[in-house]
Amino acid sequence: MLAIIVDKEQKKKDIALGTKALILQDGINNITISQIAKAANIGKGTVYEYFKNKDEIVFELVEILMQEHNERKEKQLSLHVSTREKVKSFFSFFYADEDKELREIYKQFTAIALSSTNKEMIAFQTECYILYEKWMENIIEEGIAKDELKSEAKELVMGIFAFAQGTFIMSVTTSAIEDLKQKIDTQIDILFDLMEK
Amino acid sequence: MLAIIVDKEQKKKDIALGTKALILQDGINNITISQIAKAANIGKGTVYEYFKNKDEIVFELVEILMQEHNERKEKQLSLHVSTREKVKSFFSFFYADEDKELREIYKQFTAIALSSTNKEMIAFQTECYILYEKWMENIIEEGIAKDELKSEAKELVMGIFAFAQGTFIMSVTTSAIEDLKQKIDTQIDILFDLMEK
DNA sequence: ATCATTTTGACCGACTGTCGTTCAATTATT
DNA sequence: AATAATTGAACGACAGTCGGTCAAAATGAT
Repeated sequence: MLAIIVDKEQKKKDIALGTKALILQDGINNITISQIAKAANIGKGTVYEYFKNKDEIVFELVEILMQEHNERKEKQLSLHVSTREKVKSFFSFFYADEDKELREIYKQFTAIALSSTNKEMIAFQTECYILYEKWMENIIEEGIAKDELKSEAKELVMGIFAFAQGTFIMSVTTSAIEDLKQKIDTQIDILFDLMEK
Repeated sequence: MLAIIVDKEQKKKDIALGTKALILQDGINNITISQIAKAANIGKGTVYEYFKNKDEIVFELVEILMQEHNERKEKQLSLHVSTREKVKSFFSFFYADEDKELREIYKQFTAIALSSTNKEMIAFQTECYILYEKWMENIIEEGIAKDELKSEAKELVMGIFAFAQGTFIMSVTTSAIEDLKQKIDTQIDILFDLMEK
């Protein structure tokens, strides 16, 4: 019973990870199921034992990579002391080299999610937003508790997170943004100058 | 020489607008070229005289609707007096009923743009960002000139605009956000409380 | 001016190739 | 023997192509 279920989940992950390189290189829209099957060393039909369609593979992949990322990031955040540095670290996802792959996958996933009505995808997006908003909330509240920040700062959590989302979309849809790290840091610095006591 | 001379640009617009209802209702991914041709009262082959592929139709549509929107919005903005109200008016795109159709089309366009390498699409996105950032910049600078805002506010223009983008993405990809107008207004109010002298 | 001829662009839908998806047959596992 | 997993051949849908038709406009002859 359980053993089989675990195996299925694991195999699903294996297939997704097996096609990661291909998806990163060409984008899910530019590769075929046959290519995917070949990359994962399985038959074409087997793909459909584990995924309802192509898009689901990207979904699985983003879930895997996101989880890994979150674990890494959680540790990373705890290393910083000042609230400002924590926020900056939080935003490093948008430019850090180590997150390059996840950014590309997340970009492709966003494109899919925007034109899909899949309940689970929407639920996943919602979960992510809630998680990150919670993180941000904790960071800001800690700053307020340490008397670093004004109490109004707490209300800006949603705004700060929306800023993050928007920055991401802008950075991946245009070539207009150079030196993203610099720009993000400036925004955080100015905002903190306003929020700090 | 030329035989029948049709205004190609105009016809392109006519076709795009002729399929607007269909695209709004079912989404570009769920309709066929044949349906599009039928909706626009032309033959299937003719579609390809004006568009390279399906996605280009959404692109044309977003360009048309965006231009109309910008003209409307520019007038709207000039009606407001206070900087805060202007910013709020700027953001009303994300929840106003009159912009509902454009939001849906823009959502579909974003999905396309995220997985496309089409130069013109990227250029269009960039243009939009630049235009809106400029609007925001003018609003904020006016506020500073009127001595309503601290001078640091100017540096936050990019951040405010990124916030707008992110808010949009979050609102269209999840069901998590209720009462969007309320939430946006709160963010603006808190931020202005910090930015005002 | 009138008419015949030629040229050209607009338009079209049958056709083709591709590819996502299904399914009956086969192989592996318990 | 029964059940589960795997497979690739076959299917069907559809995007995009292409050869051909048509009517308007240009040209030219009378």
